[in-house]
Amino acid sequence: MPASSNAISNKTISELRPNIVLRGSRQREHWAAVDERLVPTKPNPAIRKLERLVALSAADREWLERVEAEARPVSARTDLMSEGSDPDGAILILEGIACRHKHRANGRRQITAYLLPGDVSDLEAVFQDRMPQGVSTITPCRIARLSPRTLSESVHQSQALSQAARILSLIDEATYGEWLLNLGCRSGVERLAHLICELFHRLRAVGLTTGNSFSLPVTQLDLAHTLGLSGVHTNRSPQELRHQRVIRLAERRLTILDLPRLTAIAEFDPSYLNLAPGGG
Amino acid sequence: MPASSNAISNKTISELRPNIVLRGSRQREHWAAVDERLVPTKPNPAIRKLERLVALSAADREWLERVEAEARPVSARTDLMSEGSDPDGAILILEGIACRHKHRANGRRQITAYLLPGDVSDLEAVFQDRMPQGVSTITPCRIARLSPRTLSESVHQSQALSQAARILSLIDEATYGEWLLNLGCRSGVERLAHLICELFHRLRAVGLTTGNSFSLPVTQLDLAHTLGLSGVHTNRSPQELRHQRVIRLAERRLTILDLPRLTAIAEFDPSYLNLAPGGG
DNA sequence: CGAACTTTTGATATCACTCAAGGGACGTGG
DNA sequence: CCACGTCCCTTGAGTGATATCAAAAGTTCG
Repeated sequence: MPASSNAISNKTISELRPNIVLRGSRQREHWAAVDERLVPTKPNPAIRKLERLVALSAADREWLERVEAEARPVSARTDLMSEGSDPDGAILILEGIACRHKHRANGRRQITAYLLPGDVSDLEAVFQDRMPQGVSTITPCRIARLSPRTLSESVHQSQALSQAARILSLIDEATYGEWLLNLGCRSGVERLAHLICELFHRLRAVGLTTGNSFSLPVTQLDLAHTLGLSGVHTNRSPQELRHQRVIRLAERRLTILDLPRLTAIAEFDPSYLNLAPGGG
Repeated sequence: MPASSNAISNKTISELRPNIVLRGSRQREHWAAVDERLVPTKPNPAIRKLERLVALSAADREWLERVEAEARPVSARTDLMSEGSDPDGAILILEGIACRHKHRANGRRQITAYLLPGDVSDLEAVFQDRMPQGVSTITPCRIARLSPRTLSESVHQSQALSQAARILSLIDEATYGEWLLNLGCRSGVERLAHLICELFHRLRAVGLTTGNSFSLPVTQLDLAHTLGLSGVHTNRSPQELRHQRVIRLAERRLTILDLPRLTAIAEFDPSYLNLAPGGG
């Protein structure tokens, strides 16, 4: 089918300047409005998450609620911190999806972690003067900034909160290990399966799943930059899982049709996420 | 050249059972005896390392020396902690090289970090009950075990030491980020170049380099498991760097012939290692 | 309807893997 | 002392997975 060519690929633009706020945030505004919408209701997702790890005092809970009240909306594809800059506060995600990432000189980027509602990024790093990684939103988010002062005054004063911070950093470390294993040893399909499992368990822990399905408003290019694959190949991997009836992916919503199978493909063991108390 | 075949490849054995203590530690005993020998002399390498990060008190220094006195030798290819087990103490390396690693069900392994003299592994993780990663020696080592009790009594009581622990964990995190970028975005040669740069800077920081050369007593298979490449390919990558006169690798000793070139290939920026005060 | 972005598909190229074999270094045992 | 085994490094050849290039079709928004 020879055709008139007017569609010019400009993938390279987004590859070379992936985080400058210039891309269609308008288009993505609605993504967050699908289903659970990554918008947890009553319980602050951070409280929900931390309660699995430690016993929060009434004061801790109150503080977290105050923090939430001060959160502000941020549109999609916005830099919250850039690589190499001086940080101006840890980031608590209350709604939406963000990520940590690094860049190569040639513009290629690698996503090194996903930040979901209830996650905090760089609790300790804010005391340094140079962020080794950047943080950007993927979807529109609601976030709270925790200044170094706030952290020393509140988090470091509370037994439970500083204990939680230590555990969170261990979870981060364990997650990095899993991702390294993923990139170093697994095939494209296996990597994708593993990522889906991780996101599923983490989202479920903060009540953002419905049965075996959840909203997944990330582009294939985001996935590619996460899995260390090309964009095209990242298109073909899910297709294989779909044809095998393991997952369904439609309208930016992912449904796991065969969780045991998916878990087996990924060799996924959720224990590194420390979600035990409410894992089911 | 057709020849009588008696040499049978049994790589698979070492791939499938990589950490059970069965392999030629005899042969490797001498590796650690080359040149600087990964055997720092006067200043305890941990003291040396920590002094770059924080101001140690006399008591801190004394404690570190006492710890060193209790260190014991461990032969090559020995498990110090196994994946999934209950830890019985953080590990301080005083001589030799060890690594953290993870395994897949099919036996493939991924090295997730190198532990060099002066490094501590799992300072915080020992308070958990399940190690997400295993730790094994690569060469013969001298190590000290820090029990959870020791840690709460000494490290957590000292301002400087607990500050150092936080910084070390940040460095670990930054290093994981670099490795993810490595595996996700870089070619085989680039990955190797990056690893060499990292090891060079870290070893130099504890005085284990001579000019631009250092002892590198790891097998190509170790490197392969670090870089996410096959053993064969890991053989060809250094060759390329050698032919370009960037490095020299002989007798388990690596010499950097063209550091600027190597740094450029790797896009290496040592700032994530926090070695600034004595980087040169 | 057109612009921008994303997803999908096809065709080709290439990097890295696997299989296979030989060689060197070192230690072991007859 | 020499034959042999083991481990590691090296090389060659063929294959496969993934990247790259190119283009079209579907979405969403203006």
